[in-house]
Amino acid sequence: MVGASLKDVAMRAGVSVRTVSNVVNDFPQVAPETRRRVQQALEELQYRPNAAARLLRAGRSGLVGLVIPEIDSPYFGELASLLVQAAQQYGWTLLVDQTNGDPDRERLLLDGPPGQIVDGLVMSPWAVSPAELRRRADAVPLVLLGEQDAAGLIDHVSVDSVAAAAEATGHLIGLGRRRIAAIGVQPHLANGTAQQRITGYRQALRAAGIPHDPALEMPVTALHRADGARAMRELLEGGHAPDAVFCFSDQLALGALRAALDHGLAVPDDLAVCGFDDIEDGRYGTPSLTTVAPDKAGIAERALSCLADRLKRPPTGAGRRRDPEVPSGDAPPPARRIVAAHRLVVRESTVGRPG
Amino acid sequence: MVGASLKDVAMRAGVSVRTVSNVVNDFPQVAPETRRRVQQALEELQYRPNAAARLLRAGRSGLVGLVIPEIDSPYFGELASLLVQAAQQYGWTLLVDQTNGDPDRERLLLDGPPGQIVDGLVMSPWAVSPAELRRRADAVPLVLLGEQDAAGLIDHVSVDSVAAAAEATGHLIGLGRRRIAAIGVQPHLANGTAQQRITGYRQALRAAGIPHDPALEMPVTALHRADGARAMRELLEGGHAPDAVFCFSDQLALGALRAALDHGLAVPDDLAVCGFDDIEDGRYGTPSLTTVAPDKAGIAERALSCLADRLKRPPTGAGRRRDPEVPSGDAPPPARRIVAAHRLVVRESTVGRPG
DNA sequence: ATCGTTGCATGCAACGTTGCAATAGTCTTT
DNA sequence: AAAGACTATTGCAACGTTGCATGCAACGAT
Repeated sequence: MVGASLKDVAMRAGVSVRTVSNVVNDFPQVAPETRRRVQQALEELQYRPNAAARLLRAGRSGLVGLVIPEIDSPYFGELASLLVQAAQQYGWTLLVDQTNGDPDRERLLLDGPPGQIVDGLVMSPWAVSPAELRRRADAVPLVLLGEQDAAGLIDHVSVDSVAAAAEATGHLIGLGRRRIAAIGVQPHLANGTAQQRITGYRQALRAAGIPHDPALEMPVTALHRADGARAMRELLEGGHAPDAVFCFSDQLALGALRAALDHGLAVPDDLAVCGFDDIEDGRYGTPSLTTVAPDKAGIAERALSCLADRLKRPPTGAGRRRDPEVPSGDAPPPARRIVAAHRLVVRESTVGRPG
Repeated sequence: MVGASLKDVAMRAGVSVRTVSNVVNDFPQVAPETRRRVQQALEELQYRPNAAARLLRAGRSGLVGLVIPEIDSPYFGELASLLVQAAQQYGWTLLVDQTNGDPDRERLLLDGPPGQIVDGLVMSPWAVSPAELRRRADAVPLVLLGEQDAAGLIDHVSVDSVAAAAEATGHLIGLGRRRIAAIGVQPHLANGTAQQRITGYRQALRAAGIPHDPALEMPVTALHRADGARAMRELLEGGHAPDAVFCFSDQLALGALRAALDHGLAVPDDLAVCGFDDIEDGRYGTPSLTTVAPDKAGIAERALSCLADRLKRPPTGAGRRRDPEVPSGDAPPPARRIVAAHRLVVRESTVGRPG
C-alpha cells in the first residue's frame, strides 16, 4: 500500500470525496458529526495529502528553493541555514540546491523539476547572465542574491559591496598600513562581486592618497582557502610583500593567513588581514579574523519577504485562466532592489590581542 | 502565459497530444517528418514538461532529498556537496533540507511535500527513533546516514565509529600522553554517535592499561566550536588539565584548540588535540588539526547506490496496481548495512610542525 | 483479391486533488 | 402552508501527463 487517497477515506467514512477534502482543508461548511467521522477515517488510514496532485491542481507546493553555487562554503551554509529558519515562519519548506557555478546546471534547475515544483526561488547566480534570467521572469517568482544586478527587472537583495570594501580598506589604512594588497580579483566572471569589491578598495586608496599598485591586486580562480594561500605565497615570494591584505572572502583570508604564518610573518604586526563574510571559522581561529559582516539574517528575511509579496498573487493552477487576450487587471509589483546592512567587525588579525 | 503544455504544442504542430508526448519521450514509433514538425513546435513554444503532472502520473520526479540536522555545519556541508555531485551521475537532482535536530520537523519532512515529491531520501536522523522510521518503511525509499541503526530494516551507511575513536585515542596514547580527555559526550541523545565514540575511547584506554577518569569525559549540548571551547575551559579551570584531548567532531576540536591557546597552552607540546570529520577548516588552521577522516565521497556514493537499487523497482504511479490482495511477486531487497572506510590523518595539532 | 503484418498515429482513461455549481435538506418568515 | 434563506453535501470537470488499446493506412505474401 502506497498511501491512502481521499477516495479511500471517503469510502471508509461513507461520504463523498469532496466532503473529505472539505474536512482536510478545514472548510467551515461541514457538520460536526460528519467531521468527526471523517477525521476518524483520516486517522485510521493515516491519510497524507498527495503533494504532487495538490501542486498540479492548486499550483502551490509550499516549497521554496534556494540555488547557490556551493553548499559547502561556510558563507552559503550559514545563509542557507538562516533561510531555512526564515522560511519556516512563512510556513514554507526551503530546499537547497548547488550549482557548482555551472551555468548549464543553473539553467537546468530553473527550468526543470526543482524550478517547477517550488512556489518561489532564491538564487545566487554565478554564471547565468541577467539577460537570461530576465527571459524567464514570468515563471516562478525569483529573488536574486549577490552583486549581480538584473537591470531592475528581478527582485534583488545584496549588500553595498563597494562601500563595504572601502570601509575595510579604510580600516587598514587607519592602522597606518600603506602597502595594502587585495586578494580575490576575478576579471572574467559575470558575477559582479569581485568587481565591486576591487572598486571599493581602489576608492579607499585614492581617498587616502595612496598610489594604486597593480602588483598588489591578486586574481584567484575560486574563493577557497587554497586560492587565498596561493595568492599570499605569490605576494611574499614575488618580493612585493604587503603590510596588509584585504581578501574578498573569509575563506581567502584564512588561506592567506595560514600562508603568512607559515612564512614566518606575525599577524597582525607584520601583516594585517581582513576578510569578508564573517563566517564562524574566522571567529574561532587564531588569530581571529577581522571581517566585513553582512547582515545575513536580514538578507534571508528580506529575500523571503520579497517572495511572500509575489506569492500573494494568485497561483497558476487549474482555476486561473491564462488567456493572454485578457491581461490580468493588476500588474505585478515592480522589482525591488534591497540593500542589506553590513558592518566591519574588528578582531585580532588587524588589531592584535586585547590585554 | 505560464508555460506551454502538450496540448498547445499538439495544436501548433497539427498532431495529437499523444504524439507530442511520444516525441518528447523519444519513443521510436514516430515518422521522421512528424518528429521534425513536432520538434519545431516544441522549440517555438519553449515547451518544458510539467514536473507535477509527470510526478502524479509516472510516480517519478527525478529528485532525491537529503535531510540533515545542520546545513551550516562543515561536515554536513561537505557531505551534501559530494552527494549533489554523486546524484548528478545518476541523473538525479539532489535537494537538501535542514531539521535543526527538531524531531517534529524530521517527521514533517518525511511525510510532507518534500518527502512525497522526491523519489528517494538520504537522511541523517538526529532525534527520530528507528522504530518510527521503520513505521514508514514502505513509503519512499530511505537511506540512513550516521551511527543510529534501524535494526537492519532500513539501508544504512556509516563508518565504524568505535574503531575510529579507538584508533584516534590510540594515536594519542602512542605519543606518550596519559591524561587524555574526551569532549563530546551526549548521554541523552538517541542518535548513537557520541555513545560509539566514547566506547572506542574507553576501549583504547583500557587496552593501554590507562585508568579511565570520568572527570575527563566532557559532555556537550551541541557539536559546535563554542561547546568545544566551553568544555576545554572547564577542563583547564577545574584543575583536571589533560595532556591530550580527543574531540568527537572537528568543530569541537577547533573550539577546544582556541580555548587552549587562549589559556597559554602550546599545542601540541602541552596539549595534543585530535578531532573527527576532517573538515576543511581543520586543514588550514594553525596548527592544523589531526583528525579521523571518514571516506565522505564513499559514503555519498554508496548511499546513492542503495537508493538506485531500490528505484529499479517500479514506481507507485498510475500504472502500478496497489492492491494489497495480490502481493507483488518479488520482495524488496533486504536492507543493507554498509560500513564506509575511515583513516586517521595526523597533522600539527598532535605531532607539531614538520621541519 | 485477401490476409496478416508492420509502422504510425490517436482516443480514452486515470493519477489525486480542488473550484464551481448544483442538489437535497432544514429552518425561518410571512 | 408556501416562499425564501441558509446549511450541508455532492457531482462534474479539469490541472498535464502517460499506459494501454485501438484505429488506420500501406505493404508484401499467399
